[in-house]
Amino acid sequence: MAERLNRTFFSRATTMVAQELLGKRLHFNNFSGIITETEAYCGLNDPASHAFRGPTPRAAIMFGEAGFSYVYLIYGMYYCLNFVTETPGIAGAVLIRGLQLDSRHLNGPGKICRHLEITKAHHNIDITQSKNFWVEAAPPLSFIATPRIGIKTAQDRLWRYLAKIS
DNA sequence: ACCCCGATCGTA
DNA sequence: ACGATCGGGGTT
Repeated sequence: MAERLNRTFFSRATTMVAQELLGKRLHFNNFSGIITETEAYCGLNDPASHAFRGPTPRAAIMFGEAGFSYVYLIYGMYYCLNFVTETPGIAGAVLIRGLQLDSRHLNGPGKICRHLEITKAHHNIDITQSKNFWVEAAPPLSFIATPRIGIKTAQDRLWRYLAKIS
């Protein structure tokens, strides 16, 4: 069985985890695909983050232990998948925005969750332990950094990462 | 209890 | 570029 990303991998700076998740294979139930696009969301000093206002009921998980899934509903109709980063007490999460399946490329967090059928039922799962939800280890890739999508603040922070196709 | 808006998507 | 769509987060 292939090596999986462990707690140590996720318990680091959010931007670094977001960068290094590129090129890794995400396994979820019967699906698997290569992560091609991510975004870093930090805590109290990131106005675009759900954790900006502190550990509210929704954002508390971002202050918790790394390596857990954070799934939330957006626009009343789409789910978005994140993985918690940093050490307990420090908020952080990486949004998964692009996934290359064998058959097709899923661009956009809503499309990924819709296709894989990821819902609130898959929130708060320890992906360093789960049998059907994990990420496979692989070497880092080179990447491009851009502003994050769909937010109005902090456009000066280049925290969206795209795997560079060479 | 309630108001408002969003880490989106599809079509134009 | 813009409208659909609506659950629930944050505040009252």
